[in-house]
This record gives sequence, structure tokens and C-alpha cells, in this order.
Amino acid sequence: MTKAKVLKEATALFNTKGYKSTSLSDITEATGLTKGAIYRHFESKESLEIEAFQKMMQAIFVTLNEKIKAENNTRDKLFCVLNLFQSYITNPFIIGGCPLLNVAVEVDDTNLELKQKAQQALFVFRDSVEKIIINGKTHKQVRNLVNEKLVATILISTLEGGVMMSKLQNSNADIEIVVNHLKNWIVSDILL
Amino acid sequence: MTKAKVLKEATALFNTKGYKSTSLSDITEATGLTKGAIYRHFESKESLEIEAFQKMMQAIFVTLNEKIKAENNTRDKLFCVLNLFQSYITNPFIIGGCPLLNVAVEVDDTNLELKQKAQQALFVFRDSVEKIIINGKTHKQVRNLVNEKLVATILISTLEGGVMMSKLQNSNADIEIVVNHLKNWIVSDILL
DNA sequence: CCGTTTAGATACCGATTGGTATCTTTGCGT
DNA sequence: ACGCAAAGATACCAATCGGTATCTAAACGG
Repeated sequence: MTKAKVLKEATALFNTKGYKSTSLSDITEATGLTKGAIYRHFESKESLEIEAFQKMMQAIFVTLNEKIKAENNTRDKLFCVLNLFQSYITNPFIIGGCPLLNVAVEVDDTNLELKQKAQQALFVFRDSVEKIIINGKTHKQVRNLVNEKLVATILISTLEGGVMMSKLQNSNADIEIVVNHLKNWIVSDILL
Repeated sequence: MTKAKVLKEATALFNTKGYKSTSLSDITEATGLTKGAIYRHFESKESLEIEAFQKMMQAIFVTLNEKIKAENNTRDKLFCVLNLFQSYITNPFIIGGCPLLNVAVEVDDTNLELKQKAQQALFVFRDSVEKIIINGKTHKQVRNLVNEKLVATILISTLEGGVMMSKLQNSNADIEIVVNHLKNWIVSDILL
């Protein structure tokens, strides 16, 4: 399918070069298609940007939720989130790092729709972490006075920052320090 | 001075719209100057980008180091770093968030020089945090088995992630949660 | 096998990009 | 007051940007 191929290549380009910095000719070059073919499937470059971002985030959420569901205790469910971020660097199934981080930093208030999609993605992310904590409380695996909103915020912010640092340094060191530290924190401060 | 005015306006534009997304005409419009005037002081747009980034980072490091030196205990010195990142959101002396985060996410391997400058800035950042910890150890204010590299990595990554989240949400909530959590962590796990 | 729809290629559009050559103005030393 | 150098304005350049109108080729139903 042509549309899928365009989305696949555009996705990789957007997540590495950036959205505004990726031109239509970059995409035609990567796909071997022409501008006419692309504009038959996407009404504008902006809508292609949005579809590409949504496709990336949906793929991430789907596989993350599968892995979370496959685990049966709070610790391992939370570790799925850590492993996801570590994989951005060590096993990049998506090249260019975390799509949410990339969009969040690139967009300003002239990219309103893309910014809203990023806000929604962050909400979904945060929400799934919070649900793990809440679920862990009802199963007596998480301390009762743990604040799930705080845990979600700390986990996501630390992991995103770790991805940024590791990507900048072309090194696994930072994300591994971050993931290891968060694992210790979860075990010693969050779990019962 | 003309060069200073160009740097000031370019700085604000680069840190909000992004480097590649800011055009020369954006800068001429903001300064009231013409392209000829700009190219008399900067040999290319790329060198203007680099000078602007360096100027921002140097200003940040200078004032941060002043504030660190003005404090006389480890706790308050570390809190200076937290306050810096909080101020990116709550009291933006530089609009557009953390310049290091913005550049780190925007650059790829086609911006080699700018990427190197960002790597250097991250090194300086990390180094100054590590020095606070090491200094705290010699003054018996920091636990001896604390790893200064770990502390620096966790502080910076969490703060950068918090800036990203707060900027995306147009809200102080996330950076405040992050700063508050890190303060508790420092007091309970780092300091003696 | 033909006609119609659909997908994709080609060729173009005006606007904008970073950059430069040249002209004019400013300011300063004497 | 004059002359010269530095600073800035103007006008241009080729290349590229996102986007579109049109043409051709493939696919498909009857």
C-alpha cells in the first residue's frame, strides 16, 4: 500500500530530522514516489505530520499495553514503561528517539493541532502509569499513601530527560542510569 | 550595539520557534534591520545560530554559578539548580524553555557543530552539579556512598523532562511536582 | 473488451529560503 | 571641513518550499 509506505518513511524522517525540517522532497526521495502520489493520500503536509505522529504513538501505546497486560504484578508492569524508554536508545524500533519528546519540543503555538495531539498522547501516557499504580493499590502491591499522579509525572519526566541526554551523547549510559535509578526507587519507595 | 540586538532577538526566536524554523526574515522583522546588516556581523545563519546558543548558555551558567557560590551549604547550592529549571517555566527570563533541551532535541547529525556545543553545555552542567556533590562530601554534608555522576544525571534528566511536560501543557504543575520531589530526594537520600 | 474510475507522474505556480554584490549612509580621525 | 573606512540598505540571485492542475497509466466492473 502506498499510503502506508509514505507514512512509514515520513515517520522516520519526522522523528529524526524534525517535522518542519523535513520537506516534501525528502519524502518523495525516501519513498521513490512523486508529490502527486503523496497529495492523493494526504490533503496537506500538516495533515501528513499529524497522521504520522498519531501512527507512531498508537503503535507505541498498543505494544506497551500488550506488554503491561502480559505482566501480573505492579513491579513488572511499571518496568514495562521503563523498558520502553530504554528501547528508544538501545533497541530503536523507532529511529530518532521518543516521538512525544520530539514533537513536544518542536511545536509552538503555530502548530496548534499537532500540539494538541502531543498533549493527548502525554495524557494517555500519564494515565496508563497512574492506572498501574491505582491497580497496584487495590491488589495490595503499592503503598497506600503513594500519589499516583506524582509517580507518573516523575517516571515520565525522568525517562524523557534520560532519552534526551542519551541521544545527545550518542550513548546508552544516561538512559541506563535513569532506568536503574527508577527501578530502585519503585522497589524501595512505591511497592509494598 | 547592532550585533547585540540581533543576538537578543535571534535568541528569543530560536528558543521559541526553533533554529531551522526561524528564517532570516523573521530576524530582520524582529530587529528592524536588514539582511545586509545581519550578514555584516555573522558570516552565515548557522554561525548566528551557534553564537546565539552559546550566548544563552553562557548567560545561564554565569548567573547559576553566581547563585551557587552565594550559598554556603550543599542543600541550598543544589536547590539553585532546581530553581533555575523551575524559572524556565514560572519566571521565564529566557522565553521558550531550556535552550539545551531545545537544541538537543532539534539537532541531528547534519548540525554537527551545534550538536557539539550542546554536548559541551551538557557536560558543563553535569560537571557543576557533580562538583557540588563532591564539595559536599569533603564538607561532610553529603553521604559518602552517594555517586555524584548518578545524582547529576538524575537531577538533570528529571528537570529537563519536567520542563518539557510543563511547556507542553502550558502549566506549572509538572515542573513544580518535579522540583518538589527532587528536593525531598536530595534531603532524604543525598544529604547527611 | 470496453468505459470509467482511481492512482500516480509531470510540469508548473508563487512565495520564501539563505546568501551576495553593490550602493548609500554614517561616523570618526585628522 | 574633508576623506576614508565601516555599517547598513537595496536589489538581486538560484534553489527550494508547499501546493495544484493536468496528463497518463493502471485497475476494475459489466
